[in-house]
Amino acid sequence: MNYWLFKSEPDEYSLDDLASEPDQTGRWDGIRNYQARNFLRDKVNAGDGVLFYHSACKVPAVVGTAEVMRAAYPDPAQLDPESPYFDPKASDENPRWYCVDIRWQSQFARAVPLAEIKQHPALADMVLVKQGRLSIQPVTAAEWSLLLQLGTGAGPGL
DNA sequence: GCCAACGTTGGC
DNA sequence: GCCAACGTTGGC
Repeated sequence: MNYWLFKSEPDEYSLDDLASEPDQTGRWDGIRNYQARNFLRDKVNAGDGVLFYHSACKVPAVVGTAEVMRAAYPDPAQLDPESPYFDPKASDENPRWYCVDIRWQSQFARAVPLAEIKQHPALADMVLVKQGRLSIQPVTAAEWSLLLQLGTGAGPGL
């Protein structure tokens, strides 16, 4: 059982968008970065926990959680010429990109902003803090439970 | 909208 | 395989 942080721009796909999918389950596709792809393809398993993070918005923050329902399979968008995620170098036999299915699990009572995560001594080593641009990243069990705690409504100082 | 950090591309 | 040029991410 592993923990992850998935980034999404809420204008593109928010936690609410996931919640309104049929069965509250959506495909996490469009990942076109090799480091993120490798995590997805090799490490993300069904049952893993996901911190849902909103990026490129007014208050970047962890806003809730999701659960991985299906481990990696080839991202269909790479073969669709109409898709913005189309990749001419990918094929059925040799897919380059992968996606997973995740299901909405919870919305935090209080979103935990990046600014607060950066300030928190116990969260200073998060990949989110150290490597700003990675859209799929591992989270430790300790970071996971602390984030959940902060998200239940306890303030930063508590 | 700016810009720093980082990733990717392509010439050589 | 190096590296310059360019593109993208994402915080501020």
